[in-house]
Amino acid sequence: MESSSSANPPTTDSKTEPKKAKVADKITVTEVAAEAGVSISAVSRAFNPNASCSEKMKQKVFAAADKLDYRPNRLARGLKSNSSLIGILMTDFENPAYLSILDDFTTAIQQRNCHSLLINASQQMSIAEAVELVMQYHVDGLIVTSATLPQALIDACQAQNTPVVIFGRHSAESIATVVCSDNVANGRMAADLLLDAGYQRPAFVGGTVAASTTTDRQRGFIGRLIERGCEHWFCVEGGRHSYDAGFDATCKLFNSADKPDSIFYVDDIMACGGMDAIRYELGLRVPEDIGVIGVDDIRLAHSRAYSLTTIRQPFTDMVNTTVEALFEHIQDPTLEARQITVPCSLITRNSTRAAKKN
Amino acid sequence: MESSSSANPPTTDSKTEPKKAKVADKITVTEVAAEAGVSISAVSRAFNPNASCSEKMKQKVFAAADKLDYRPNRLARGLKSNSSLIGILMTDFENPAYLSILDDFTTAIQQRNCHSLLINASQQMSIAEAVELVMQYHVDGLIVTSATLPQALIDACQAQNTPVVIFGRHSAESIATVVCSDNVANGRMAADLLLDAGYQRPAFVGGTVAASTTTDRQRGFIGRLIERGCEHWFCVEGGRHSYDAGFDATCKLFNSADKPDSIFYVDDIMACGGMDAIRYELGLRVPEDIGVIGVDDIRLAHSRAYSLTTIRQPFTDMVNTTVEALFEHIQDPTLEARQITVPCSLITRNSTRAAKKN
DNA sequence: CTGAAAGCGCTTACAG
DNA sequence: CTGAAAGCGCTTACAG
Repeated sequence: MESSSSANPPTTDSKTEPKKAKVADKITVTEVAAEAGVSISAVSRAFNPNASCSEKMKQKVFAAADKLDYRPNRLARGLKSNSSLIGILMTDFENPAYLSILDDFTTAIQQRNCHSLLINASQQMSIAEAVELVMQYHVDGLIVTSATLPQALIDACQAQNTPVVIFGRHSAESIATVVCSDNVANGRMAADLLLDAGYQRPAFVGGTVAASTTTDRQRGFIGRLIERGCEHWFCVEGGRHSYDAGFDATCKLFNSADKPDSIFYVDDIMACGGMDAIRYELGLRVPEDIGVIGVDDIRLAHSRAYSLTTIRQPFTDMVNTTVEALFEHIQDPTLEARQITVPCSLITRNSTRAAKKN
Repeated sequence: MESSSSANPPTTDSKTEPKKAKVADKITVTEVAAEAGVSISAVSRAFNPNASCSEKMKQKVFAAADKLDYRPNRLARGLKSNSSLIGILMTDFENPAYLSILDDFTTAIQQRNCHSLLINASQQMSIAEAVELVMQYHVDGLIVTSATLPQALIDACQAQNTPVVIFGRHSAESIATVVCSDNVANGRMAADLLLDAGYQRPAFVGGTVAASTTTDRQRGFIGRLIERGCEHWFCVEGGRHSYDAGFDATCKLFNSADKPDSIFYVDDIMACGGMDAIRYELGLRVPEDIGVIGVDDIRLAHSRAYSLTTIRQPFTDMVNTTVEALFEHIQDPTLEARQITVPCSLITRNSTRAAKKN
């Protein structure tokens, strides 16, 4: 008998001696089940919203879990059910717009009790590697904010039934759900604003080559210029989406004898770089000599130093719509891909002349 | 015998009939092992760098894996070995510096074949919730870039032996490894520059209340002013790290009869907001009327619109050092916490007057 | 509603 | 170097 193994009567000393340093790690369902005096299945169910479990059982389990400081292991959970991980593929780390976009994305994802695996596809990492990654972690869904669409990635996801939603890009060839603004319309809006203000020799400055944002906005812009009888226009590509790219492209634009009198930049950060080139490098005035309009409405656009006329993309709404759509696809894998277009609005500030009365 | 089961002689037709749609999903070690004709242990070893496995075996396994388009499941792997997930805790989504910092972090982490779980602790999410998260995904390590140090999180990580490295903040109370610049020295540097240029009534504009960056830079700055006999100085706090916070704090500073003649901002984005307040709201000239200096050297600091004198933090180096240190801690859990201080350099641009000859 | 048992896809001592 | 087997921590039919 156990009680006879001790020659001395129990004292308080024997009770207060350290319990083998109480190795706190490795609290799993097993420990919680033991503590609560229930089965491990019951513990699992208590932590699973849509599993049948009595209130009384939950009480017992949670009490034990709290006492033991238990946290379910998401990795183990992900093995049978979903990982609660959402992949965010990003390439545009130079455009400050993406910092607030990322803020919005992570917030929306966390509100749904999921978490963000941020994949940087801007540098060394090839799309093929990104595919590996997303697949290996069995993300529940993928958000693509890449400037150029990684079709291989999207195909791979769909082959594995991983829903993907594309943010901010049009995609005719892809069968994934897309949330973006009508970039052709945005281009037309810019053309109208410049022409209405009396500018006569507009230029377009693009970003990433072959990105749909650049091609669509350019198409809308130039198309509308021609429609309204403006035959004298310019085009140049910055290649990237940064202040410096905008600055350099602008200098290039003014490098020939034939110069523009207004510029539509594919985004605000390039427009800021461009404005500085115009004002400080070329010594011209904005908006008197040169009118400037961008797209996005980043924080800097309403700074006093730039006060940039721009076409506002409602990023927070777009992000929420994107996340919403992604979770719908996760819930119902049979849902068909759709194209969600959000409306943009013109924000007139001081980088363009006021429209002429007609 | 199988061949007798068919009444008709085999034709090409029977060979080309669809193989039950070839359900491609669920390729696991088992399938690869079968295809390669080896054990599943062998497959596992082939994919594990530090496991003994012959070249010949690897060839066989990889051939089979390629054929089947197999990808190891990181979630399952994480159950026994490490998750290859690194948590990045971030709060500062208004300061553009953090976009390039994030670019650098994700790049460095991906180069080490790990991936980034981005945790947004800026809004609704309490530190307690962040703790849950990090623990639940069993991240191999955690990087904290939070303005104020979430001591509870750090304690929780250490209780579970999860290494954590703190980026950009000093921390006397914490026992975690820290990578930051010498913020007190930075404050002194700013004070010297302003005094040397002949400014006599310097002000300090802080950011997040109680953040070590603000308190340390302020301490160094004011301390040095006093040391050099400057008795007339000002202090104000912006509360956040944004253009608008800098703008508003500056207006407040000039709201009384007693006004400063130069301002040291806790970071560049606030300095930009401040410069615009000075130039466009208050109608004063920079640097003639008011000298301005910031910290960070963000992209905007060297724009022509701001041309901001600043104290450059070598972010890319700091990030790489942080990731390096984190992986050292992961490799060797017995490693002691250390404080790594990186040197900053003064970048003189046009927002301050040139130093007076003495 | 609850428990026993099998299984998720991998890794890792343990023998050979 | 290789294979059989146990185990990582959870979930989920299947009975009761």
